[in-house]
Amino acid sequence: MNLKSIVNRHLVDSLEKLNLTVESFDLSSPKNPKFGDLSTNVALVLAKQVGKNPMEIAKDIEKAILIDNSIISEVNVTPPGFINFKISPSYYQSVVQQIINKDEHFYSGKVGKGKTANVEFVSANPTGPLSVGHGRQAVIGDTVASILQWHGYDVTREYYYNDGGKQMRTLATSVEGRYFQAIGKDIEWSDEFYQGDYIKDIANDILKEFGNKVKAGDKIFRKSAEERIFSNIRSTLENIGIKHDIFSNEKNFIKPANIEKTINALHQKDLTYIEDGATWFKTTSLGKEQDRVLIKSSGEPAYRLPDILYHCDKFERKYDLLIDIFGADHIDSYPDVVSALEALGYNTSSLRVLIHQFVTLTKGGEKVKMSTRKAEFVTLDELTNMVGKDVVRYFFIMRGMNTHLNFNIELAQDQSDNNPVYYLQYAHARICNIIRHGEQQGITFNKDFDSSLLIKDAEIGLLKQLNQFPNIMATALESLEPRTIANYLQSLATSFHKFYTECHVITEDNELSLSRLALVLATKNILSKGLDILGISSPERM
RNA sequence: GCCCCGGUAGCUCAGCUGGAUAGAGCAACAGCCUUCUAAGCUGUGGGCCACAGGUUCGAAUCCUGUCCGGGGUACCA
Repeated sequence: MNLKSIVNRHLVDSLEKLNLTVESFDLSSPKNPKFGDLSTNVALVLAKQVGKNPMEIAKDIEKAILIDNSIISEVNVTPPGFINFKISPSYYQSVVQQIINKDEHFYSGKVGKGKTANVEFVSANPTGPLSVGHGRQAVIGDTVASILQWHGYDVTREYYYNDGGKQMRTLATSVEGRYFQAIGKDIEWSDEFYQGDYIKDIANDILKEFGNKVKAGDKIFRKSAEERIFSNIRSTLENIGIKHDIFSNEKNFIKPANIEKTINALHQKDLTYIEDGATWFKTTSLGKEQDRVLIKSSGEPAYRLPDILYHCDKFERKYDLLIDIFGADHIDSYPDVVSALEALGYNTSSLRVLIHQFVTLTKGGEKVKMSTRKAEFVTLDELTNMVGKDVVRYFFIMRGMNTHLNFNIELAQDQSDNNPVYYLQYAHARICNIIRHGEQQGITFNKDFDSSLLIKDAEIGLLKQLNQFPNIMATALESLEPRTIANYLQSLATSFHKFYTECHVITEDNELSLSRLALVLATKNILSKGLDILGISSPERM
């Protein structure tokens, strides 16, 4: 049971004694330590209801609270009517035992037990290497999935791609053009083609593998391009520790019968009409500015339709929770997809759409426009090679997903020495070093340590941070914002480094050494667990 | 035009489901290694939380408006 709910219970009990009822109030740790460890505004909230001075109410509640010395050591009231609780050190000291004894509370959540979740992310079509922009989505998606797993969800990481459209045809034509150039034919090269050198590489590979007799329009151009690019994408993702469980292709569910069924269903709700040969989705009747095309006059589905069908498919797979990670370019279209799904009778409350803002790249103070077709981008692989997986991952989640991430390329290269990720990893490496040092001195961990010896400020401070971990995970689940964890690990590392400077672990005092060793081990567990969720390694040495 | 995001220390940003004296890193300056890794720690300086109203006992946080910056906005996906 966590600290907050214990104190909360005491508080609610005393409110009952006083015949006071209140809908909601806040109980949280105040910024200023002089107000104790936990603080509540109940009295302030009640003041209006009861029509009394908040200070008086607070005093009444204070008197009514039963003090349980093993947990609450002191209660006091401060103006304008806050009730503050001081938690006794013995509670915090017990945290070490809980962590060392693998108390579940610190290692997993219950919310998702027995439930399934699907996280869809990246979902870039195989037209070129993944860019830095895709990288942000990849890391956010993977980390969100890990957060769900911590809470017990059975998570499927899914990658959706759609290779039926114009982009893929252009890709094939581009490869074909490069192929014929390579065998010396004079080909008219269009600006519309994909410009990157990887197109030439693919063409050269086709030349090597199939010789110079391949005819124009052969399926091999497109097939090779898709295969090679996809395997490249997979290895790019693998380089930053990401593996999808399912790659779903639109071909599996975009079948004429499916399309017809869906269009008919929407038509029955009077949500479609035909104009200029195209089938339109009447989004204006759902409050949007303009209607959107579902099927182009050419008969080809426009992108909203495959998205709708794909989501129907996911809903049919009966996940308890569906999460889509999209870039800001989807901000206009996803509400249409959701509306369509609702119109089709799906309960969209299990769907959460996370929109992240784009990464703006600057190079030499100039903005770099990112276009796959023009090959103007820094690839995710290039970035990973420059700064390493851990830094890439940390960089992408240390800022909130809905802020624009300004990525300065020079800085990223430069940063390798004073990057915040090293601060976290360094804390872990230091702990490992303490453990090694202890072993050399013949001091190793023993279950019979006495945690009541941990009384210095730096020790209690570290214990308080450790105690926060489950709360942080709960917050992360609610917000699905990986940054929450990154910020927490920063402050955990700060508490540890402070402890490290102020308290020697391996000392002549055997008892004390054992207690501190236990504290340090508990810190190691939580730190590496947190880093693990972020997909960042916990080095033993640095 | 419409939509989304942002405006907090010199720089990069935390804090934003309202709480008491607004935080961290970098940069500047001053200290700390004869005992577990100085990629660390301690201290100093630095702020009208863009602006103006509103709600509230209480606003960086919520609401409205204004200004500035970034991005999105096809019968491309």
